[in-house]
Amino acid sequence: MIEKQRSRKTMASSDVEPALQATPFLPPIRPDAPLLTDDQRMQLARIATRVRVAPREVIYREETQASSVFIIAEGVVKAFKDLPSGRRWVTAFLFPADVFGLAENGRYVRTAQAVTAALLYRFDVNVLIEALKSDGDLQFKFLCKLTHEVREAQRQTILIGRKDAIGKITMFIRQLQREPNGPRDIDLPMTRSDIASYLGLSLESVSRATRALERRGVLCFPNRHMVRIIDQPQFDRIESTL
Amino acid sequence: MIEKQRSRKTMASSDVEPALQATPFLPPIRPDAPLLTDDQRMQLARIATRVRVAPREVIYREETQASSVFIIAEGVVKAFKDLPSGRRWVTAFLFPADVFGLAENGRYVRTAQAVTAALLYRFDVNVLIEALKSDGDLQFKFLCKLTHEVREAQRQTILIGRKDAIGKITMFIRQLQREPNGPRDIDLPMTRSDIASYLGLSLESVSRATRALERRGVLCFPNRHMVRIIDQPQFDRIESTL
DNA sequence: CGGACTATTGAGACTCCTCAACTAACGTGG
DNA sequence: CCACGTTAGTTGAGGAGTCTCAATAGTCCG
Repeated sequence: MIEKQRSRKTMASSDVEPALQATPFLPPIRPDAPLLTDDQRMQLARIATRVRVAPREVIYREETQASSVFIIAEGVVKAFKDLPSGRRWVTAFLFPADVFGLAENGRYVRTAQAVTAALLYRFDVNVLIEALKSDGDLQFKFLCKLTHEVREAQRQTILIGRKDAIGKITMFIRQLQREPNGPRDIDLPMTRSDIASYLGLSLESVSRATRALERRGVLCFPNRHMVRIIDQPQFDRIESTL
Repeated sequence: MIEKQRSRKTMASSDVEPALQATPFLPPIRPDAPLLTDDQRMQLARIATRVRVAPREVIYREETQASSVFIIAEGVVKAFKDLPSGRRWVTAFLFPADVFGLAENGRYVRTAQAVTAALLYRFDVNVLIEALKSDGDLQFKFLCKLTHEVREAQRQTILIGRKDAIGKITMFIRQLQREPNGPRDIDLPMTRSDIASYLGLSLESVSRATRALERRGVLCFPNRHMVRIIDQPQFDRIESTL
């Protein structure tokens, strides 16, 4: 399963150079504009270190000194905080072309851990900043990426804000589907517990909600790490019924 | 009340030129570093239009063409979406030095409305972008501001994710307090309904929670738009008990 | 001083959470 | 290759908390 996924990701991103995707926050640029130029990819590749991580490998821990920023080339990473209560709060799942490792006051805010085997580009923060300052155009692409991140975070907030477990699950799956009419079959590389602590639900509620959707014939799970949408209209209805 | 607040805000920001505040995402810079230089303030002031808005005035509506970005000089603004169900989802309260109006695919995602009388700096998106591209240092400050926004958004997600109304309220008030040991007296320029739809609670739950905190002697409300923290230790305990 | 909006309080329904027992899948070593 | 142990996921019963609906009190503004 992981193998399959990795190969898919490899095809999607351009194999060697770092990728950055974001929709811009201004009208005149087309939706997929802020892709890096070849030159910029090369430049980033020069200052980056390629890092391979195994599933479950911790990339960095919260509270530790933050000296690197990462961009994902392949694989899936999760970011989480461990709360005093012992609970684990998953704040994000990160996919190829996502940036992570932005620190607060020089320290990482969350722990980053690989969900699947992953290939990362690692940047020294200071070197990256120099590169950004000297190439305004490149920096602008980071800016666009970050505005995109802001919106993503807000989308997640809407998701978390829903009270009904079934609605949360459908929104979550929709998020993984990426495009509005994406593939019917969707990978779920993370565990149910991960999903639960991402959605602010108990593991049991996730289980009950997924089974309910299955019973209703909205979707099915060929296996634990894959979901198939059977009845897209009903799925859409549930998702957008707030 | 509004008058009082306005004068306070006027003193806080530097009266004429746009302000931008954000903590940087790298170690070597001190926490309050990315304040604008005088030159940069001047430059921004040159390309900005000062706009005064009255309480309740709509600054822009969701779905409309997005041609401007705003920075707040004085006052409070809320951003919200109207959901199909007729519900109103308040996604953010915006304060002096906050940036808003970042669009998605050329359209505003939410409606922005003044909560109090406010003074805004309005930038034409294209002009602003030119300014950013030609001044890498200025752009970098925007970058820092946006990373800060991302973290804020994530903080809000945590807030929304809490299930207990009392915890949400305390976190919300803490957020308004800004600094960990900020003033005991805090303005609440927005209505209870606004708070409710920001926190993902019903108006009634907000009311019950605030009264409960009052009854416990944790805080009191000299009037509707002001809260005073009485028992800070207990307040902190409730806030951080997740 | 009235009218409209905002906020408080109560009663009952609903949903999710916790605890607990059970089943399924995985992978590790014999 | 199979058996076993561990982890992941499912299902049930009871309890906690918020939501809704409805009625009441308070506040602001003309």
